[in-house]
Amino acid sequence: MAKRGYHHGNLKQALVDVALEMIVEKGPGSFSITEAAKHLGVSSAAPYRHFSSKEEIVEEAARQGYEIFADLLEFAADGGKPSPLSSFEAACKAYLAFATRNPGHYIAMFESGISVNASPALAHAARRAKSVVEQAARTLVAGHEVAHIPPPAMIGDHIWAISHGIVELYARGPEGLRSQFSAEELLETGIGVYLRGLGVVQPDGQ
Amino acid sequence: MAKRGYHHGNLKQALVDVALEMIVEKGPGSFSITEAAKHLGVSSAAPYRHFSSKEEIVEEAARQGYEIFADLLEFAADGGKPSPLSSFEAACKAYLAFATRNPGHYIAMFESGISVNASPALAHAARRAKSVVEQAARTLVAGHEVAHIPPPAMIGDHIWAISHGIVELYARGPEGLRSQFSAEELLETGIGVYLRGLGVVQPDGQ
DNA sequence: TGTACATCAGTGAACGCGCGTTCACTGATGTAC
DNA sequence: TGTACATCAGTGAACGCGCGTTCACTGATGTAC
Repeated sequence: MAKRGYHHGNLKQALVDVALEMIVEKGPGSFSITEAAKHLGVSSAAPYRHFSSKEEIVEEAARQGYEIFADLLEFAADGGKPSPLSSFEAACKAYLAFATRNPGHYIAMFESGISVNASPALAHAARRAKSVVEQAARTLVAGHEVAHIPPPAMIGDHIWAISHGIVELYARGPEGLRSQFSAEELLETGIGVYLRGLGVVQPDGQ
Repeated sequence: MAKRGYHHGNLKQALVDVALEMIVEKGPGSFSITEAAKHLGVSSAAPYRHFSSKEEIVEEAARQGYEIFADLLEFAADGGKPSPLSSFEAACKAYLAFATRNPGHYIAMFESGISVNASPALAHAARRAKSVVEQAARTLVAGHEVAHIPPPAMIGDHIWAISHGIVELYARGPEGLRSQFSAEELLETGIGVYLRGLGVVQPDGQ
């Protein structure tokens, strides 16, 4: 929000922000340009100065989400420091933390039905996030060349899937299906079992 | 579909079926009673003889989905036969198979935003599905009382999360994020690593 | 077997609503000279 | 520094549309006697 008056001054980002709020409150489908404009005290035609359709706003929200997400993952993984293992675990936790702290972005990215190929910028941001996880996996297994360890790209996919599944089912999903365990607990233990399975931590814990 | 004329004969189930189709084609939010009625050659008021709202139709679709899903899991797990391990692995594969073969049900269950507590019948069906997985986990670890194995309920949750994450991200999710590996490959290898981590299969494979 | 009647499962017209989007417009801003 | 003017970012009225839902109604069905 900036100066008000005839010119809003910051309408483009304000639309994205209000879209994020609405998406959290009432689901990805129920966001409407009409309501967003009303909420911002602006005519319903004004958004069309900045976006050519409703979808474009959600796509921009998703793009910003992937950028934040990738930054967060990079910060957490910290290039393999202090150790590849702790770096890897921090990246996993970052997934859950992101979903919790940025529910609007999370929904726009994963539950709104947008295609990640909708724009080059969106596709690029998504690939960047994915590559951070893959890189963390690569660093993790670098010292452990054992025959049955899957390729790093697959380990990255597994980690992403476990994290995503836990978030969807036990942090955000259908309530009655929720677990007796917290999402944090499930993620930490689940990743622990997986890492033992890879052979990068010892069977008797750490 | 049955006899036609003034009385449709089977409108209730026909509405659920057409809802499933529409949900697959155009997303969970875009299913409409008006369009469904038109598609079935019935007035738009007719559905209200069988359901009191749009949500109720989606809930019924989800309920039927959970019933089918639970049956499929039970059939796959087959009470621990021929071995606890093969039974467990079959249940995991059943998750992916269900999502692939019943996309409409899957979406109604997990992506439509309905609450699993919307009706007792729905909640019951969902709990039944969940308990099959948990039981398979229980049987699996029964002979392996090692200190760091998580409780069976948690193993069940992990398995569900891994399967769900793989389905959402790599079988159904945002296309550009898809993996170079197939969902089947990812699931099989991922579950394999997890099971090694539990210590129920040997580190050198089977 | 025939008939009266209750019940069930449809009709079709209508409602008000919010939606996305368009249009010709105008006020505000910033820049060239 | 002052002014003319291009450009930008809004307005507000209007559009057609499909939506969920309601209403009084009626045709079809099945059952008691």
